[in-house]
Amino acid sequence: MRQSKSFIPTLKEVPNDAVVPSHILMLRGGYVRALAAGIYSFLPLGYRVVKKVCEIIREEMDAIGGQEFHLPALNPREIWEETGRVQAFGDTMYHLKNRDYVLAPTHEEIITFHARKVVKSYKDMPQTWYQIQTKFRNEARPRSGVIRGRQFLMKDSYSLDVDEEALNKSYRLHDEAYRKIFTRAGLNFFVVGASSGAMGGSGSEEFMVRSDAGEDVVAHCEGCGYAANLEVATSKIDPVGREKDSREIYEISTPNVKSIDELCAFLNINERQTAKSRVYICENTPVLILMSGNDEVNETKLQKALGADVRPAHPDELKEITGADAGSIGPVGFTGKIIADNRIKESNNLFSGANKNDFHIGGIDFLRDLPNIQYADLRSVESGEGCPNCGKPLGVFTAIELGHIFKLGTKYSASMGANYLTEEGEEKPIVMGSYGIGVERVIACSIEQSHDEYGIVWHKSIAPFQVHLLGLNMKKEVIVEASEKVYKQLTDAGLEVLFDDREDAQAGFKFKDADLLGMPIQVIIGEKKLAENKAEIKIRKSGERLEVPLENLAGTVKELLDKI
RNA sequence: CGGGGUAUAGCGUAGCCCGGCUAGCGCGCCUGGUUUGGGACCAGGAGGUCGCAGGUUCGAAUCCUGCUACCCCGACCA
Repeated sequence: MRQSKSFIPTLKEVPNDAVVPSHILMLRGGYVRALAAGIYSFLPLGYRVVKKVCEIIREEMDAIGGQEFHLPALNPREIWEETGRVQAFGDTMYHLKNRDYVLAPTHEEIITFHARKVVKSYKDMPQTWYQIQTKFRNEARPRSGVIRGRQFLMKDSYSLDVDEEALNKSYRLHDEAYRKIFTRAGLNFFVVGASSGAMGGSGSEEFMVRSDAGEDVVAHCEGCGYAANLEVATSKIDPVGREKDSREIYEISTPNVKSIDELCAFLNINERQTAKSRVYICENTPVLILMSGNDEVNETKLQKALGADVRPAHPDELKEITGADAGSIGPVGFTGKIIADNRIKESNNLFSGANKNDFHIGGIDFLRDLPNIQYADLRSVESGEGCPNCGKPLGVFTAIELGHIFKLGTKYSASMGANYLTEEGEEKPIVMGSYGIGVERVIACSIEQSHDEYGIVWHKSIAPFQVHLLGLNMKKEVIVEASEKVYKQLTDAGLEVLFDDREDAQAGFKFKDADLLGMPIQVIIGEKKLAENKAEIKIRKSGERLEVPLENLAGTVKELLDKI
């Protein structure tokens, strides 16, 4: 494609409202433009990337027997009423004003609608149906460019099976296909086994990419691949344990000592010798939580331990419940429920608040002094702690969810009456799975993972073009002639080439644009090298430069492409 | 939805506190010329309802009120 005739509006400066690298670079490179918050147009170059990603997805989905559909985005609301999801989605679902339609945020209902009409026998299964299509969600807060939009492209597939065992097979096939897809796209991803969540069903995995632009916090082990959402992640840490002799309880005057750090400094003790108290309200009843030192309470874990929602107590409630303000609260004398983190299970000689402002208590023995105490895993894993599987240090960081696979079970088939007849003539609901990939996220993650201060560094599999051919001075006849020849040679060899044939752009300008746009290979035709019948090749990723004879340039480029 | 921020030419911005503007600058754009290996130079030129609507004032980009849009943090997230 000739750049002189292409619409590639690159930007030298960073647009005011972009902050994450992928967003900045997509805008600067002329890949996308915003239409409104969370709504983006893909420009020609960007759409080429979209098509590349979709093609990889298609190939791998087809390879596991997937059949591509094209389903409507406009759906009658009543179909969504059948599963109660109009209410479940709430404000996230778009409703039309002048007809009783909704814009589909996903397609379980539509798939189930078709399945119940035609999939009537065990002989009709298994089926894997997929589509790559725009989804609409009225996100409360779109952000990070294309990463969280109100309208986005999603590949979603649905498996239809006769029973759990068959579902497991479909699920495994998707798991493998997803790994292939993300690997082919050049992504450095990892897989988090998640709880099934609001989708229902019995199992799910999330495919994640590490990124500062991510919205999920995960703990990940490079060593063995262990990965878990921070909400459920665990680690190997040393318990505080017990000292040989328990001291007596004693009260200490600790004026103006509020935090654990201040307490440690005041008493010249280690934070592991302290028990931090936090008060939560659970079903209108106060619960005292004890953590070791500065360990943070993980509210998700706490809710799981209590089996109900919690909220931190307000400051005025603290005083009423404990008789003290935050900073002086402790378990001794507390009459309500007490739960301590496993790290300080059955410990002794600990310091904590005295439930009296400006006083703390020392010598607390959980076994002796707190007969009704319970224990649970309540702390959030921190970076560097041991992996629960292999003991190597865990990394805790944010990540972007690229894909999610679910075992749905019969949630939708049962509520919508999508039943089939078994070999024995028994009527049963179809057992379903649901598998999604965020197409734009694949692109954004790729950029998040692969860029430098100059621009994007595309992985060859999803780059809009494999080669960026730069004719440096297109006012010189020799350069024009030579670069036209090279353009022909490369395209004839089946390479995808973006040819910077612009007459009015200077060399430096073209170099900057090429680095920004990020094609894996740059072929540079300049006067000096041309005198020796050579072109220069720059590998975008490494910055490496090679001088290559014009004859069989295409062959050399192909070899290089194979290597990177 | 709560908190914070921003809105001036296609992009990036100055001016706003302390009203006096005929709104300044860089990039980009147009014309002509020079240049040509890392976002060139010279000369000339076009381009603005200062987000919108009210108000205060002799006078508003600037002060006040309301609204809208966008960004960030949080809540939420099949």
